[in-house]
Amino acid sequence: METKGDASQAMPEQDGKDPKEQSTSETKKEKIEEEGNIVEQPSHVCPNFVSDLVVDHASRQQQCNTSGAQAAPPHEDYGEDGETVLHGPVQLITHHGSEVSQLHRGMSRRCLQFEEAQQKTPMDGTYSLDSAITIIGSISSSSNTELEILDSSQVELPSSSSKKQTMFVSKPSGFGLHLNSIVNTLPIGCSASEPIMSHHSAGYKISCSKLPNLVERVSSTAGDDVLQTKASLATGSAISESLHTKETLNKLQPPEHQITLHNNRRFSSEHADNFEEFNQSSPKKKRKKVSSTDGDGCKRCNCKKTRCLKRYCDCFAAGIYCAETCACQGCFNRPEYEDTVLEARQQKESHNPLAFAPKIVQHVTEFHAINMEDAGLFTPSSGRHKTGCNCKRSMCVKKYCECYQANVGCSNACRCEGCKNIHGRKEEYGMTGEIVSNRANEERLERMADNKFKMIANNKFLQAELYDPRSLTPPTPSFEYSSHGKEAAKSRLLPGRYVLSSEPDFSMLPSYAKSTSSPSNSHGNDMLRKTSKTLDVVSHSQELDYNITETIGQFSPRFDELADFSDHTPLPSPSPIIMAWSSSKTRDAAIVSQLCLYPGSGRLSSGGSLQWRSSPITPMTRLGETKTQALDSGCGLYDILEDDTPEIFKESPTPVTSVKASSPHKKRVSPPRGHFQEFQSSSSASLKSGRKFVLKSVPSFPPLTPCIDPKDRTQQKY
DNA sequence: GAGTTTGAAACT
DNA sequence: CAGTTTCAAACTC
Repeated sequence: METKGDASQAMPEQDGKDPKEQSTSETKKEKIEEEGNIVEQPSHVCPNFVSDLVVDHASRQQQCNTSGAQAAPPHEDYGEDGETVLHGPVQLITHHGSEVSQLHRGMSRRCLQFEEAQQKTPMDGTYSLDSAITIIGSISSSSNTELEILDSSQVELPSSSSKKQTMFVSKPSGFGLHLNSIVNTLPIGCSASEPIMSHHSAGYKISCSKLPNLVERVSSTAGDDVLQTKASLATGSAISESLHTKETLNKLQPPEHQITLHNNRRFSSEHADNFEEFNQSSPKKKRKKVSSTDGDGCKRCNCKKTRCLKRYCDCFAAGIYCAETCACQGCFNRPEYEDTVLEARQQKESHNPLAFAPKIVQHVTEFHAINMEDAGLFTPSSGRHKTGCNCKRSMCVKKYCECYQANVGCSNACRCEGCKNIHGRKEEYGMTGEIVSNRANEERLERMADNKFKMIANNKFLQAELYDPRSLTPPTPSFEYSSHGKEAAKSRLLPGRYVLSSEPDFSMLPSYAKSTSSPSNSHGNDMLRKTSKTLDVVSHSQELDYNITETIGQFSPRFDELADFSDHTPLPSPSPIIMAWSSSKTRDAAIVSQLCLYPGSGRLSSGGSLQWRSSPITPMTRLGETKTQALDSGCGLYDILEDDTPEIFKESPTPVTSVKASSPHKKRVSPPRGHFQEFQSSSSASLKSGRKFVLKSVPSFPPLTPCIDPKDRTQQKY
């Protein structure tokens, strides 16, 4: 309480301070008043506060070790039920092991719970992701990749945990990153081998988070946040789906996507922070270190006037609670003031639904990026700042620039002047966009895709798989696809892999096969294993996703559809689909087993965390399995697809164009949407397929990707 | 460590 | 929606 005392003191001050933030201040007051009540539960937090801080750090560290995302679950528990909290940890333990409980503590404290988001998320497996959709929509605008990310994240979540995790995962996966998260991400102990954002994300995920997805890497930080939030439920779910979850997942997802992403980022950052905190006692020191060592990813705020209840505060913006390391004054961004924080957050969101949405989104362009990178043309980061920067004097070469800070290039969304962003100049970005803009090509691609889809559609197994929760393959695709968000990361990581495209699928399969353990997959698994061995863990996972997407695109339109959901729609449809799918997966013991069984792949680097992550990954594996199955069963299809793809390439514009299609511009471009609304997904699938092809290096569908259609998908409601 | 610069966030 | 102010991080000395 004493610590609270500080907070409480701060609160009154805050109230006085922020007449502007009356609402927030009011909320704070309420919180304060409530604190008595709240304190009781959270009180454990408060008491812990001092001690907890240490604990948190430790927990965080542990989390980091295990996985950033994992940490989130505890929050969930924390948010809703004390019991749940316990459960979350327990489950976590089951997966990861001992440290979970500790993590929970830390998580709970730091992580903000985003009740709204969670609540919003519909329980239904159906995916009433309205909120999520909205979020996605916004995100989608930024890039399909986000969708993918979301999907992937969802997938992951389901596997590992139920509800919220999906959300978290999504964020992580999502390239949409909050700058804060980005900054924070690296550090954590996760070892973010890859310091950088989305690109690194993959690596990061591997080490820290389950998903190899690039997004995760970033998200990992976000995941942390998520964990904290009530959504923590989700997080908890993520950890242990078994708990409540499906329902919670649904609820959480929509809002969570946004939140989770941020949270994830934060989470990672938090971990980093925790480390720093441990290392550094004084906030300033920490802060300096943080600032100096962004790599740590542990940023800490130094807010003087905002009480850390405005987005000026990096912590708040990231959706995480301020830590001891913070040098903030009158901070209300603490677990004790959870309500206040939530209110403030809600206010911000009510004003700007995307206020906490990841600022950085990876774009399909990443594929591009991959190809481009191979060619040495593409900018390092496929990710782009959603709203762009507005730099006037920094030339986008200093951290003043959010794009630069996020290690992403500037885009058309930027209003910067004299852009010299080393990650990609605004001008450059525009060029790619133009290419993408070529709708005619897109239409062609779509047609081709449609034809392919039809052919594929003939193969019902895919559909059945898709809708059969148990059938790992069908759902997986979506997951994979979602994981694609990671693609960006993949792309970054995988140029070479990318080359592998034709076989890489198998590489993907291994993990997948492993997870599924389906006999059919067995040989595929072998191949996969072989390939996987060669691949880095992170990259491996990414590759899988990547490959999967490709395969899916080629194989079945349905997969594409799924992918489309994730990709296109920024949100809703994909996530919902993913959710349902994921949930089913998660439910499946197989998933767990997979996790347990296959943690080994690079991802698992960090043991327990790996498992946790692995769960999320599992979806991926399934996807791979599906692919493998598809391959096995539908070799013909696969072949056909491959054959087709070449055609597509021929017809399709240059890969670059495809990239463009996927690029953020895509959204704007709004390529021809799926001819079949029914198949919006299909159309999207086409797009996805496009991506997939792109991944393979085939640009064919890129036009489709624009897909955009996320909107349509949203309408579809899955 | 203090002060300045910068651009996002918040406000009007 | 545009302009202004506020804010805290990034940066410089």
